Amino acid sequence: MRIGEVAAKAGVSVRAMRYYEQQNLLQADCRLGGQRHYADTAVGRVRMIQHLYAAGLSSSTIREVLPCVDTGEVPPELLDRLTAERTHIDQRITELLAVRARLDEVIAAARNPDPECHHMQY
Amino acid sequence: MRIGEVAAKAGVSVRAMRYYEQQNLLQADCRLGGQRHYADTAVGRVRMIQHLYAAGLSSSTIREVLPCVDTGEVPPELLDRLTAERTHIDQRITELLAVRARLDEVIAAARNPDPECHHMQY
DNA sequence: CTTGCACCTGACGCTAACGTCAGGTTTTAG
DNA sequence: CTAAAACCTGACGTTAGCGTCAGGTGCAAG
Repeated sequence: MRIGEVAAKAGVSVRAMRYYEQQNLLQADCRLGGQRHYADTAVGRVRMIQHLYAAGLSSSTIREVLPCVDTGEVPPELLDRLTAERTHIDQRITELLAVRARLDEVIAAARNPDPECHHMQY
Repeated sequence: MRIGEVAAKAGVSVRAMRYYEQQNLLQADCRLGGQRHYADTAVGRVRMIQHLYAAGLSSSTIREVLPCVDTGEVPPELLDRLTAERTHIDQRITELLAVRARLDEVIAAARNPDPECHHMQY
């Protein structure tokens, strides 16, 4: 597969894939006439990269994490980093849940206008 | 209170507060000799703004949402927007949960090296 | 052969949420 | 009164994850 096909299947832009390569998150299997060629597994890998980005991880963090996800081998020095990242994600989840609850209150109030509503002080 | 005190109590920079004002998220109660003065409630408001930013909302979205949180009154046209935003947040939560679970697998594997481990294909 | 599409490598543009510096004013402490 | 803080208004810098354009190449079809 060439880059366009992989990009389409994974739902990203060609530009994004070249960017991932620059960031050392992804390598083409080979180059034929200057053009990148990929195995089928690349599609899944690109999707995984997207998920990690969506989770708020930076390129450099993803660069560290990906090999572990691939091989299952985790150098112990990375364990702390991963645990820290997990904690960070946990915090973001908690914040998101709080904001969602907030939004739900507002939405509920909008649907069911309550004249005696006692609004919270933030 | 002047800007520095509010910023310190809310845990943000002075620059950030001036930025919030530019974005119409926050107004000073008055100006004395060109300097901004705030009521105590400003601290909570700034924290709320931070939470919304942390939830991934943009300045313009926050600008729409904040008055509703304040007053509890929601113009019906905003309801769709809020619901959409809620859906979006839901998606991000789901993604974060997935990534966290992924991280947990890797961490568990690292702590408990399993020679017969069958790694998932992403 | 040539048309046309997909691909290539730079390289500059963009947005958001501030950081930071310059140059000047106001408030506060001694 | 005076010097140090704290504040003010621009305005330019920064970072990340791409978008997009320019100018040139490779591959399949007619």
